[in-house]
Amino acid sequence: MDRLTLLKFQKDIWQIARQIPAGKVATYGQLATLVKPPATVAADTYKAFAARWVGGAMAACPEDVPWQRVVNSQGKISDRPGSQHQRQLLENEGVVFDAKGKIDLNRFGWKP
DNA sequence: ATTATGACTCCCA
DNA sequence: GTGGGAGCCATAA
Repeated sequence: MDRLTLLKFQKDIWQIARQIPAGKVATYGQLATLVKPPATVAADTYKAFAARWVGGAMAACPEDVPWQRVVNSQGKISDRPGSQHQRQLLENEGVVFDAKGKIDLNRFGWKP
């Protein structure tokens, strides 16, 4: 996976992420299935690691990407510095967290 | 060149 | 439903 391919991959991720409406969330794995896997990556490899690459893309995303609407497969916000802010942003958009800090993906999950 | 680490997911206890 | 380990890529040190 060369630098250029990775860059294009990130760009695809961001494009998808920008389509998530306010008040809805998508998972890393979901974004991974929506974008076109790079031809240089084997299918099983992609399946196993795409989510991490999505995470990397989120870490480097531009200002106009709603990164806060991307959560992990359990519907929880990934534990990291700033996650508190992320939760607040989502609550402002109407997303509801349960007592365990989890989002009901059946209600708030984004369906493209 | 080698090592450690990660905004994850799957599978099995 | 929760918790811990494996998976095996890319990046930073």
